[in-house]
Amino acid sequence: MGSRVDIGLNAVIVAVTEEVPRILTVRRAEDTLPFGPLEPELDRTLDRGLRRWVAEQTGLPLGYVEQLYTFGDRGRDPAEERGGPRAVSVAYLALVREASVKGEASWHDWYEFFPWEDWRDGRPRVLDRDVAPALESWIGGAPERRERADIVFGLGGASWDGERVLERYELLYEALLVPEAWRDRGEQGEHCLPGRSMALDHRRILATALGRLRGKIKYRPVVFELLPPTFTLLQLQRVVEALAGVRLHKQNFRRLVEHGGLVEGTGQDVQTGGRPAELFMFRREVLRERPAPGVGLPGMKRT
Amino acid sequence: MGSRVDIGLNAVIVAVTEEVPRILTVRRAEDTLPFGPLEPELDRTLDRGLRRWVAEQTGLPLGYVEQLYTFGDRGRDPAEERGGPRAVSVAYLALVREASVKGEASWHDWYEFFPWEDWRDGRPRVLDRDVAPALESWIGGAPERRERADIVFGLGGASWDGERVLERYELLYEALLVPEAWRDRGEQGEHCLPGRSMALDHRRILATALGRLRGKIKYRPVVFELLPPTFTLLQLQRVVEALAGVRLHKQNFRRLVEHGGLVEGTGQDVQTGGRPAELFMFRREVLRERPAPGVGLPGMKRT
DNA sequence: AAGGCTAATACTCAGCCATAGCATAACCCT
DNA sequence: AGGGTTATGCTATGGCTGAGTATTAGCCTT
Repeated sequence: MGSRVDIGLNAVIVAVTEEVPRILTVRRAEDTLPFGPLEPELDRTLDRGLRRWVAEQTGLPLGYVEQLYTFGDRGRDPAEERGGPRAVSVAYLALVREASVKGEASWHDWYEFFPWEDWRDGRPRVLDRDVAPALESWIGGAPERRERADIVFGLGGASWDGERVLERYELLYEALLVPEAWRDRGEQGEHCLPGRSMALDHRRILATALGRLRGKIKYRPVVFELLPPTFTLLQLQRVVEALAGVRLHKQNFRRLVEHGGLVEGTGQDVQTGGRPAELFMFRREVLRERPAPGVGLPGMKRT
Repeated sequence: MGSRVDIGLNAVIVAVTEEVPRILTVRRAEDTLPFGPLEPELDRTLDRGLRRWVAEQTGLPLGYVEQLYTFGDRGRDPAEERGGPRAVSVAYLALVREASVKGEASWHDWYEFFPWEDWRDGRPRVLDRDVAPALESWIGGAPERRERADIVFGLGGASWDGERVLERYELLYEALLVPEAWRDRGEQGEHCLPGRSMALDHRRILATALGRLRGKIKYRPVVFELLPPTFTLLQLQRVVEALAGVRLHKQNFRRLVEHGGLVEGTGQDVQTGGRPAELFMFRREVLRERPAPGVGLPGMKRT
């Protein structure tokens, strides 16, 4: 069969509290995603291995878990260059209701890592102030570079696609606009954009996770994994907005999820600061009724 | 870092000719997906490794390649049980324009492996004749089994979701309705459904690929990877239908792809058996204009 | 050469849904 | 009592979908 390599598991663990999407990181020399080995003797499946060491390291029991992508480029880990084995790692996305964690783990707003991804208060300043000019000089005069930049960053009349998180990060990496790009070349960083960097290729993994999650909420009811069993419609909306990075029209959102049969009222009310809101819960039956139940975002009519 | 395991690469190589979607298999004791090792010394990235040995083994140069999933359950390969190392394999989906292949490789209609997935001539016979009764006896009286069967096979009023190919195969595996399930338990198969089986977990990988591809054509213009540079609209429609496994309304399909800016006419005509058809080509600019250009399938309005 | 066959292309119409804005209800506070 | 805040209800509009009808342009058969 194949050749012997080192295989590891990475987890992007996401929670949303107070309208802030957060991810769990471990603080080493740099911010690091939780990482653990696959123990072939111990773990019958990859995701069981993941759950095992996440629980051991952070005390967090994972609920929803989904495989993201397998990263195996040479040079992911500088230890390889020094003669270590090839490091392949399988990255997972996990959704949890935020809880306290033990050890060196801590939660971080994931828009700290991707400031240009949060459009909830309108077009992020950093785009026109930093990203666009920096890209302009990367483009030089090359039309294929311009086209690519326009498409992934929605410049020059192209529209912004919230799911292209990874493409954006990879473009910035190629354009030497993130510290990781310089670090991987063994040089001092210059002209980097704002945004927290991470160890190894972990910010790339994080970008993969964000993009995937943004896509997924549209057609699978995964948001509910991040919410308590009962919630108000505004709470639900805020979580969706936090993930999608855009604001939604309240009345339409409400109609969409109710009319779509995604939730059902419990009859109970709760204080909110204004008129009391009804508490809702997820309707599992929707999985039977609709082929692709999701929350729906604007501009999603597909064409 | 992680522990030493064997890592391999699997390829689901898809082409569509004559309205038949085909995949490339290698004939060993059983039908097998093309498989090769990752050579850590040789291959800088996983997909380069894939391209290298696919070209070596079959003479086929791959164009579009996409990572599918990483399979790492214990017991995937019986060799493990005999003390071999844990076998993890990264599966890829590749789209090609069909060409002749060398070696022991050959093309097979992928609906031979999943007869219940082809709805182009209406609801497949095998569903009501074989699948439904067999599932009925698996269900026994368990309501959670009934719900799951209803959802994934669109029974009992639930609607059929073309993308749930993997869920369907996994259900059949659990219900001991495919030969692989018996083989993996070391027993003689009984009461299995029609449909060609494959070595190891390769039919599971194939199901993953089909489901993923069916999803992808809806929002990314990947179909064009399977078509010659110029094509008629009916050719395009036939390829989409072959993948999606359903028939589409011709006029609406035409309106969708033209009006959506996905293709542009070349001005040239070609003989077709009826009125000559115009040749079209893919419009790359659409990537700039629309966030999620895909061909669109019926019942896709999302809600 | 006429008529039939096939496939391509054009046009229409009803229904549904997404977007967006307006209006009202229920609770808090001062 | 009145203003602020949030929840919830309703409606107009435009666009797209799904389905059907009509017309055109070649080929083939008789």
